[in-house]
Amino acid sequence: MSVAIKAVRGVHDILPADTPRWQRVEATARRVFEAHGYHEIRPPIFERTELFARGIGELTDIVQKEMYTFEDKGGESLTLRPEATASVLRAYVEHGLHVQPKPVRLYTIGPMFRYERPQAGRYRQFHQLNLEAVGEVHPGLDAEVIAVLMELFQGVGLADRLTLALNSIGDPACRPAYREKLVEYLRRRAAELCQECRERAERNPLRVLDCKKPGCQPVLDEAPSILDALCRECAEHFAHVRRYLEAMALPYRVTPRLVRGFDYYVRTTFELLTGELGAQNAVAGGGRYDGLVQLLGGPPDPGIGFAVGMERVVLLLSSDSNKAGPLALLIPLGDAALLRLFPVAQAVRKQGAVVELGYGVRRLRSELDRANRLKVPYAVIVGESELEKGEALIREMTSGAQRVVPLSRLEGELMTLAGRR
RNA sequence: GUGAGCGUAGCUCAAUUGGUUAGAGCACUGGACUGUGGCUCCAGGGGUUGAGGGUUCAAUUCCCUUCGCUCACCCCA
Repeated sequence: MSVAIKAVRGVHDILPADTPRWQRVEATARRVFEAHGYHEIRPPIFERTELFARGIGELTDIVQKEMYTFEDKGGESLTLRPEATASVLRAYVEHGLHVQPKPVRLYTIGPMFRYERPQAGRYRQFHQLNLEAVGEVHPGLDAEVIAVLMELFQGVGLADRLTLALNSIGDPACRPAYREKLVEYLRRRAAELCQECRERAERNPLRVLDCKKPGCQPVLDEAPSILDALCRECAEHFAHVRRYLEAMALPYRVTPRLVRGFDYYVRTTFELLTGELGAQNAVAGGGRYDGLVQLLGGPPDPGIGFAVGMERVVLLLSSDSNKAGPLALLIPLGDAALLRLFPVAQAVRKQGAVVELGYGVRRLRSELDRANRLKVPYAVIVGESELEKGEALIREMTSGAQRVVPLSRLEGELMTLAGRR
């Protein structure tokens, strides 16, 4: 025997025991998204490396060390997408979707790839639901997008186990000034910060704010808040978003220290948080990205969107989903009976009933045993004597009651039973 | 990339200070029971003990390397 090949590190098979949960989440997402006027788009899962470098930001961790980048045979540098927004917006620009009435509402579902050490709720290939609304600056759109997100989680029954964290991180008009103020503050209290925060204070000061080390907390608690430093436009935008959310009775928690990992975010940012997933507490995250479309070579269209981590959602969902098994096991005894039952099985399957067909080689006892373990409600027995008389036995498994039906009417009988289920 | 813990059958786990042929339950297949299931009993298939090397008369057990898993850091969905 040769050595078995195993799956690559950080990726995983989604087995039949789990796929019902995945399907439930996907179906709910499609229903909710479509109900709000969003349409599916399916971009490729790899792109020119430059798209992500430009879109996500050269200096982000994702671009610097987490991308699956390779050269194709033509010598071009390609990258498996680490996130979907850049691809969706690239397609938006490339195919002129911006000529449609704004906002343009899009969503996509699929795998993402990041080269990270796997951990609870974190994988190298993982799956996201992505929703994007492009071409509108009005804060009503921010509220709409967040409302769609919340409705999705109400739909899968997780809304009350999650909290919505909301923040505004300003825009190019006000963030630089805040950044200066923050750096100044962090320098002043550098002695009280951990080594890493001290280094980051120079490189990427905003990220210092979400350091989880207890030692840093007091310093960060007293740090100047971005919300006090917003320019008038950003402050008004944020106030409106909050008012709309309140009008829809959507609870949220203002979290001035919420910072996100992509450079492109401006103004509104948000995350859906859980305490049930260890260190991976974000189930979904998103924000506004005015300026990104232009950065990617398109028109100056603003936009906002979010990503939902499917693995994390599925982990929160109980595995109670009991899939419906087959309606019946058809048991032929001998090849002649199998020849007679094959077309019947195909006919009812074509009409949507799920039946399993034996091959006529096992004993009746074993087949009934199998029917029992398959948990089918009915078994259909056709042996030599039935075949001679043109009959079939329909056995009701829980009671053991059997009745005789003509073989010619078996298909109809099965469909009646299927309808009753 | 850093750190810690763990790798024995498809699954959950045993195996004495290092000691003979690595076991059990569940699951799977068959039989007891010529064509009537759930219970019971019996049997069978399935393991390079993650891989490679070392110490030893002898390694699942001790040591090294490596791979993988898990958790945390980091980062994020």
